[in-house]
Amino acid sequence: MNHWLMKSEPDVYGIDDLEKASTDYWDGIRNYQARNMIRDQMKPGDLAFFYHSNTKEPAIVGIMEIVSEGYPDDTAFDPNEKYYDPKSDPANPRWYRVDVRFVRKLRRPITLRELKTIPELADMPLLRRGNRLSIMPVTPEQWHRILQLEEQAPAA
DNA sequence: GCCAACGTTGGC
DNA sequence: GCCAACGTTGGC
Repeated sequence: MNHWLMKSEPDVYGIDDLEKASTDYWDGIRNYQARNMIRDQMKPGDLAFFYHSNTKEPAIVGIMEIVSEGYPDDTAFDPNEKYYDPKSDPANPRWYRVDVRFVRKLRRPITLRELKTIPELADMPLLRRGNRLSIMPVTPEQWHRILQLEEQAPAA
């Protein structure tokens, strides 16, 4: 089983939206590296952290489960969609999405600020300068370390 | 709102 | 295939 971290802007789609929906599409991925992970590596049963980006206090806020294989993101074919891409051909789709299911919120948000203070997490792409991947793999060690943080009072 | 970093586009 | 211009991401 693989672990992931997936970013979303809470103003657009936050953990509360997923909780309400229970299961939803994770669509709008328009980056090749992220696309490849969705299409080739994500499997039902994988777990992912839900990360709030581009907000006052960026943080990991919850856990979700991947519940589908990657499959073509048909929002790319619809001119009325925000993420319409005229170059994605339905016969040879360029973009993919997965379905995700709400598992739970974390007891407390684990902020980016706090993550930066943990030496074992320094290798996470999330914490590396200039990295803008919206979906990234998380090692089992990193996953468990972050869940340990959840049990502790915030360090900072 | 600013701006660094980085991906994409398109002229040549 | 190079690379400048442009657009986007996302922390601050």
